[in-house]
Amino acid sequence: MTHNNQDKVTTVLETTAHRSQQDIRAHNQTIILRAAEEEFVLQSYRGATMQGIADRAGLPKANIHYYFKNKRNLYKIVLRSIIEEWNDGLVTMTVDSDPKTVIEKFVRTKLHQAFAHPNRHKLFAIEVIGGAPHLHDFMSTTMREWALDKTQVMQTWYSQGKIGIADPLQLLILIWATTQRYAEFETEIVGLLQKESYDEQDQARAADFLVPFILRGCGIE
Amino acid sequence: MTHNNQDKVTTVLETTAHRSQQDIRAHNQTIILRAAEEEFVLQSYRGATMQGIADRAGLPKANIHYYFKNKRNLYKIVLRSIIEEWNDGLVTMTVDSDPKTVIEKFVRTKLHQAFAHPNRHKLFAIEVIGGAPHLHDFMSTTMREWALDKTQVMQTWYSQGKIGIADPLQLLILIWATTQRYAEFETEIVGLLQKESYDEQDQARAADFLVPFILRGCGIE
DNA sequence: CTAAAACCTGACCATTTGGTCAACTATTTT
DNA sequence: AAAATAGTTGACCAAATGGTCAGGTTTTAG
Repeated sequence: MTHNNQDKVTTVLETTAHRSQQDIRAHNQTIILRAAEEEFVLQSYRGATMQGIADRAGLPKANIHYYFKNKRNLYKIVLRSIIEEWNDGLVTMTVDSDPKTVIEKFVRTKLHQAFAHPNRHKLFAIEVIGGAPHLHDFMSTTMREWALDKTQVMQTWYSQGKIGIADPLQLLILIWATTQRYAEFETEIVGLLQKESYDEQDQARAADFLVPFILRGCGIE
Repeated sequence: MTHNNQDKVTTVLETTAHRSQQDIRAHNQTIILRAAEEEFVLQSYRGATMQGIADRAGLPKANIHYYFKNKRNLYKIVLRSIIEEWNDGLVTMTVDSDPKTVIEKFVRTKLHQAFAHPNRHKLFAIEVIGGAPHLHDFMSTTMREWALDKTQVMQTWYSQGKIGIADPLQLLILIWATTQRYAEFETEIVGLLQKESYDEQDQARAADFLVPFILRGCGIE
């Protein structure tokens, strides 16, 4: 890509004669982070260049360094913002919850996140595939505890005869795999659907297939 | 990683006084390709360095260039070798096949491939996630035709009441997602299992869960 | 045994790229 | 209004890296 200052990101703020420094900071950090997310997904860490991010953000390269010390730091901050959203909107499940309701809600939420933020899922996937060098902490603490908690609940459901799954971790892996897939493999799936990109129906189509399929697989209904 | 010639890959061939040039070629190309596969997975295209590949192969960098013109070429050859194996051992399915048998065999084969060649699956995944810049051809021809053929067969099964899946493409996506996941997210899954790496039981554990789950999901049995 | 062909590799080069900095402008504070 | 603080940016640099090549050694062909 050639250095191009023509496609500067413009917002309402830019029309104002004076912008408060707070606004400037918030605005620039936002567009830089968005640009970085894209660049990192498309080129992955080493392939992404600060110049490329700068071009996407419509700012000079030195300005990126002004807001985010260096490349590693910028990458870490992008990753952190992804992780922080990790639990957003996820159901709380206890031994007393209704398995059918909880599983359906869980699948739908995950699917919604996948279609809403494909880039974040792609970046997360690339990290894990490459050995999760920046996510070891998160994976061995937060995530492990979360998974352990959930599998214990499902184990109880199983011993109470509420679901037909004896190995809940496998179920968790399956749900993650099937929902996140629509984000990660967007290119492939969109190609198979003979489209340019997803439309609104595609998320519904996936949900209409996945929810009953998984419930049946769990021996519910 | 520091340049290190200590961990040269040694084989029986190396003890022989004279090695035929054919052997040398075959041997070096093999270890270079294996090294490249690893390096490309771990660092992805731009992050992988020729020096890094050379170190992994235990050869001087210039030797890599002697066998494979340049980095792009080496990458393409690695990708091609992955694609060529794509159909290996996959079932033939026709409208007359027994759905249960075919689906079970398909899942087991895919699972076997995933556990046998995780790096190849990871590399393929990274390509697709990054927009499949080197795979457009393959995806829009070979793969699309393959998928179309399979979904048509399954569509017939559905209209004959043999399976309960009205949207076969979604099923295909699900089977790919769930089987390949064990390769792609090896790091995450191994971590959740509290292990260093997969053992023999893990593939069986996945199969024992997946096969009945998917058959149930398809309304078979 | 000798010439040709294939293989090997240290040294070198051009380009890319992360990062710095000094000089400048705009905003905020006193 | 002027001092201080914050934001902006072109120019520059050192390190990393893909790629080349000449001169070497080993294997093969005649």
